[in-house]
Amino acid sequence: MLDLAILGLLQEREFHGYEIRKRLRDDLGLFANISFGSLYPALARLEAAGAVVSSELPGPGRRSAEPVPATGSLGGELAAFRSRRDGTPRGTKRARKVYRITDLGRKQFEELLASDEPAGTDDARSFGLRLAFARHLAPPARLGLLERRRAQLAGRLAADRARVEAGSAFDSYTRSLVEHSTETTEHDISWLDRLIESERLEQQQQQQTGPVVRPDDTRPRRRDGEDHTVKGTVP
Amino acid sequence: MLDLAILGLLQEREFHGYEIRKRLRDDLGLFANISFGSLYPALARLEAAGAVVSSELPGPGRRSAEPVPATGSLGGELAAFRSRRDGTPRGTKRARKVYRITDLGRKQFEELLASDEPAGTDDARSFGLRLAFARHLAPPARLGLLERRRAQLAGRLAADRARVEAGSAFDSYTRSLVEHSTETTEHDISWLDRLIESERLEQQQQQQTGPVVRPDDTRPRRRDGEDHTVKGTVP
DNA sequence: AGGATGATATATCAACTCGATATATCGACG
DNA sequence: CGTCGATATATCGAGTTGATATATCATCCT
Repeated sequence: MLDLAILGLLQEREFHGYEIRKRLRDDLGLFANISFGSLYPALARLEAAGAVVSSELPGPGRRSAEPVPATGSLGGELAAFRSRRDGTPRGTKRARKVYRITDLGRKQFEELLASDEPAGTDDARSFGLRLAFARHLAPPARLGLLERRRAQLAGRLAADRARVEAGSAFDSYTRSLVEHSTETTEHDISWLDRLIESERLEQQQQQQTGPVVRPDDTRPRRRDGEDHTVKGTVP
Repeated sequence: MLDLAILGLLQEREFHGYEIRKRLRDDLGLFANISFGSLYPALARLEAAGAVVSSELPGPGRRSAEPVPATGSLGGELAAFRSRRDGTPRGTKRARKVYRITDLGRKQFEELLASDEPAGTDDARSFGLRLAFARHLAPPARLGLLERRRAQLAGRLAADRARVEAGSAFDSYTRSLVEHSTETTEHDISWLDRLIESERLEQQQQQQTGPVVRPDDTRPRRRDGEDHTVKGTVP
């Protein structure tokens, strides 16, 4: 799961670990707080598998000028020694390891994105993650993703409603919880329906006006000018 | 987290492992699918800690003469043994281990329920679980639970909105995802507000009409006839 | 009758995630 | 001038997950 997120981010450009965490937390909101205890092992994993390569950056700060801060003698002897050795203008922070995706990594990303990895699981995060990277999917696979999720939610809604029906055994708190869950699922489904509809529309137009898209073409396509909008809050 | 769920269920009556899983999956819907790899270790943990005790039942199914005397005590065991002796066709399943909560377990349950265990985490499940057991909380603690959750969600909403604002860098899929997340958070907050309001109202009435409730009284109270309703969908 | 499937029931394992903690550097604030 | 908070990497224990193994019984299919 994390692998997919990391590879997806690295698709865009190079990142170092701390940055990846920030992006996942601040931009997407999924993975509210990824722990470093997951992130760094995941990066090591991916590097061992040849999906990414890392390179050490000693510390290229924004401040290009080097005021040569006289070696803070009290600090760690080892660190002082190392920084003196490599002669870099240690202007900034600590040394970072930046990770870059490889061709193999790109291939693995496509596979992860297409399959429903945490199989069968009704996991909102795994869907959200895939949707955030949906631009890297071929249009048919995109529709498939949306429809699989819709089916999942439909199943959940059925279960929710069954609970509401048989809910006479619940106290008012539990009842309210179950009812709220039902409403949320309904809201999710109507959102998905809008997504699916606009996706269908766009794909039809694409077929009529644009060139024919090979059904097995999974390479990312950049159509930056366009905007197959989905917005529009429910009235 | 699981410990709380298990102890809460066992509050009601005895259960065996498989049954606990079913209840958590079917009734509440939280913990969509608890794995046995979590459940059985958790039960072993709780038993080692003295929070529960287990007893082996060779296998009294529903098809036995006496439909499981819900005495919750040794009576069930004995009856099962007798029914096997007197030629009943051993009608039942595999031997089960039923778990019963102890006084110590009840104490641990109160503590777990009151504290916000997975501390600081914006975890919907841990809140849902506590709400499902809210009847075991003293009224002030109940309000505290709701208000802590409200504060969490308010923070989340702020983050969501910040993402929507700065969202020009997103493609339409990600944008739609973030917008939907915002709407969901808003919905959650308005639900919580209704819960809080009705809880406040009820507690005021309780103070005026009913007997004085000792603030440290955390024992479960059963007021089965009443209904401090929260229902009422948003117009 | 027999055979496959699926529900009931307990248990274990590798892989993964999380929260806490340790280490180190740097800017800012009082 | 020391402490706080942000940047940055790394590791550890504990807990969760999904898969798998074992076993018994019921039910459906042939």
